[in-house]
Amino acid sequence: MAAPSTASTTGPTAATEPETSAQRARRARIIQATLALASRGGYEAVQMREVAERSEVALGTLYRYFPSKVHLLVSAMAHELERMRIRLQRKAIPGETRQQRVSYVLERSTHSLQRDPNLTEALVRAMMAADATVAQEVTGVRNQMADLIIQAMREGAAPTAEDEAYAGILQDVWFARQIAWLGGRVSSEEIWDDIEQAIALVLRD
Amino acid sequence: MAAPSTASTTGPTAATEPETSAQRARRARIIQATLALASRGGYEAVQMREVAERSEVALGTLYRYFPSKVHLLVSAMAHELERMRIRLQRKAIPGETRQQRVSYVLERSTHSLQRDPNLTEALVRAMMAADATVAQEVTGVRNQMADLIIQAMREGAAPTAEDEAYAGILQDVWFARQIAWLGGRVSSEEIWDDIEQAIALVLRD
DNA sequence: GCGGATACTAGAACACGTTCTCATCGTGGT
DNA sequence: ACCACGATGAGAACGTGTTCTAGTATCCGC
Repeated sequence: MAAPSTASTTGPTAATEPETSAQRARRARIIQATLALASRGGYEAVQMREVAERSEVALGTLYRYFPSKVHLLVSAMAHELERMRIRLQRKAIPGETRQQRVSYVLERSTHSLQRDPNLTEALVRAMMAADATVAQEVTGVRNQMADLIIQAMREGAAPTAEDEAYAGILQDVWFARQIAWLGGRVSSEEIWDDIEQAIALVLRD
Repeated sequence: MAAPSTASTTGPTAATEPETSAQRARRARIIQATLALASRGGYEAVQMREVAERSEVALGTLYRYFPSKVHLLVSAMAHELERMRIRLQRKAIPGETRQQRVSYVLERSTHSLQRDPNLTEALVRAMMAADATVAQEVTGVRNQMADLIIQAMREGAAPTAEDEAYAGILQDVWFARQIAWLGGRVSSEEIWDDIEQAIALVLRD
């Protein structure tokens, strides 16, 4: 399990390509513009020309930093997850049992995302649209989510292989339910019921 | 807007707008062309102009029958699942336990699809890209898959609400693992291991 | 058979992701 | 200070999903 410390949100080549401060600033502006547009109108509102204009870089430069719209949005999701991880780490996870703690973490994360449905739609859609060229970024996001879940299950103790498998399955269900919601087939309340049911089922003793 | 766009293609929910035989033939040609192109080059090879040309209909007509590329591919998936259901129904599902029977059905289905990876990529990608306008078709596909699983669990007896929830979770994992495979993050062998693990976990007694 | 509605054809037109071209800028080595 | 070179800016160009237009064919009630 890779450390999610690669919060740089991108690094197509090397994780530590030396960047000038101007370059770090450009990257940050791009991510911010992306999040703003996604929040306003979802996946389709994140238009590459518009992102470039808002972040004050040329279109070609945008593509140098993020080789596709999907790379861009998956990187933005890594950025958001990192914020969420920091926020969750401020206080201990409440709950007596594994189920309760995992429920708490996933519910917090889910609700935090559902509060901005357009943003969620954009990020989840990108995760699902990712092909092999985005494997590295997608793996980063999945590792971040898995860390959240495993930490809730184990409270810091070393996770077993079984734990990691459980976290994977729960993540699969989580993403699939988001898709069902995007597809207009279930409401956001039903999503949560389904996820909680899956937690109870997977983590029953 | 009174087009035959119910995209019935097949299946129980066919509201069966009356179609002339020429129209049925057009619809069939379109689906066949779609499957052929998908099989040859996956999602990106299914180009609407090419589908129209091969099925000998005008582009506008193609869009009257299937209002988007995603509608088209999801309908094609319903068509393929229907074929699979008929094939599976020919003989009884082997296996002593629920797990064994569900494993059998999902393995058969998965392998049958993995034999044509390009086609699978096209169909799964479309399912994931579906938005609310395709909800009806997607629900049709999910119901077909759920029926397959529930039948394997119950061997014809009436399913309980719990059974349906289990089938939903297994389907979620199934689709999520296909996505992981499309994303180049796991091999097709690993997919199957993961799915079987989920079956064992969800259906343990 | 006739007339009006609906379906179909052929093709142009449009939108947005992506690629390409070329001029300019900034920087590190000499 | 200068040069070489990669990074950036500005914008044209291309491909494919989708929409639109105008003319033609087909069907259905009379």
